[in-house]
Amino acid sequence: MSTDPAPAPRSHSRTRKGSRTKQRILRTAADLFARQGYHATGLSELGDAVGLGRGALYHHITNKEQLLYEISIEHVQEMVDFGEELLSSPLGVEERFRRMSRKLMRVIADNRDEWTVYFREADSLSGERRERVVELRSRFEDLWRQILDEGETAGLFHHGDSLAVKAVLGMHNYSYLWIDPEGDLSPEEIADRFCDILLHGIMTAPQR
Amino acid sequence: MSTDPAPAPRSHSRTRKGSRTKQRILRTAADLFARQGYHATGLSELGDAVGLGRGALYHHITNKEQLLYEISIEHVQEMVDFGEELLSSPLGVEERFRRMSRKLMRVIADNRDEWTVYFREADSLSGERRERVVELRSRFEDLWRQILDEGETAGLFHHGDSLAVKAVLGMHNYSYLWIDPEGDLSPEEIADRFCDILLHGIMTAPQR
DNA sequence: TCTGTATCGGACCGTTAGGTCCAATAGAGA
DNA sequence: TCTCTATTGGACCTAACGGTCCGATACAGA
Repeated sequence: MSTDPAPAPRSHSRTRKGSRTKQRILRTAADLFARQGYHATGLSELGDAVGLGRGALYHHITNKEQLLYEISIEHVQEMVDFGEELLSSPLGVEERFRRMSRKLMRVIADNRDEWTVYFREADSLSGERRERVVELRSRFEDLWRQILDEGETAGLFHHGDSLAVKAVLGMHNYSYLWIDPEGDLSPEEIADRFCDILLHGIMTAPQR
Repeated sequence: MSTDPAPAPRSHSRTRKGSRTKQRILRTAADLFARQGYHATGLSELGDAVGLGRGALYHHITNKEQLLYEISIEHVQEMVDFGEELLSSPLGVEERFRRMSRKLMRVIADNRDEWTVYFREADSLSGERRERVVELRSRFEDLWRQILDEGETAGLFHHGDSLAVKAVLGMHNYSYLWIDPEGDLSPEEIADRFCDILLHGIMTAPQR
């Protein structure tokens, strides 16, 4: 839905959208934007990094802001798609909660640059592009809210309100700053421990 | 420690550092940087907003990056100072934990612009200024780590490790994006509910 | 009233930004 | 070999940037 769905054995020609060059540009831009910031990265610099002159670069992209937009939404869209499918499944509340968490940590860990750009720079977008990102963000938040709601309705959770959603989101989202794909724990293991904390707390002797 | 300690009944002259004008510049810059981003905000724009020409502006500030630096560290420094004092107090672990949380939510709620700038733009700093911010950030993280460590040593917490620290930090830090000083809940009430979640979890029937 | 300092506005400087244009090239199909 | 299209590099455009300079002004102390 979001971008080129992927396979479609492309011919040697690069006329179709989603060419190798375009992908290289997107990845390189994500890297530069994440490391230096969107505004601090020039298009000449991007061209150099990708091995293209400015004219050639513009043959593949429409403009700088569109680049930011595409980088920003890609994996949030992926999460929203995942979440909507998850919510239409017959799984129980806790299982939904845990699967959402695992998926999110995995996608963040695998695409740190893109998430960094999304979290830090997406507000630089304007007009319709900005609106779309904002809408996607709130759809994603709503998915979590629905899960927590379900849990509260089922008498399984207390704290099924907005504040709990913010807690969950904060805990997960912040991970783009520290998660290490090569670390001791896999993203899924980290998610499991986060879910343990969120569901049961860190105290050994709950007094309620 | 960080900036002008405050009172010192200043004369009508503005020769002393920390003048009203300088403060106005800092607040206005925080607002603009938070709304538009550091790189996207020009010094002419800042001058206009504060009612000063560019020459006059530079009579009060040293340069743009120093402005970003001062905005970024102010309240993190405040938190570190608070935390160090807290840790030298005779309070119990849970009370330390809760007081730290309350203070953090309060300081974030009262200075949203500055925290936004700190979280989103501090990486634009370079050289020594960047190092100082990074150091401050890790000192703050260490404060939380010490509290959780204590709790684990005392047998009060499980999850007393780095991952728990990240969970706590993420939950709190993310609030700069949504906290509303005029909202129904005070920052302290929000902190209390966050602590409840972190300590006891959101599940009604903990099965452990 | 005179003097010296703090404060100010804005012209100015060199640099770089995003974006356009176009002539040159490469390479596949006929 | 010729042709046509996709791709390329880089000169070029206008606008804006951070920062400096300096003459004008405001004003306190004497």
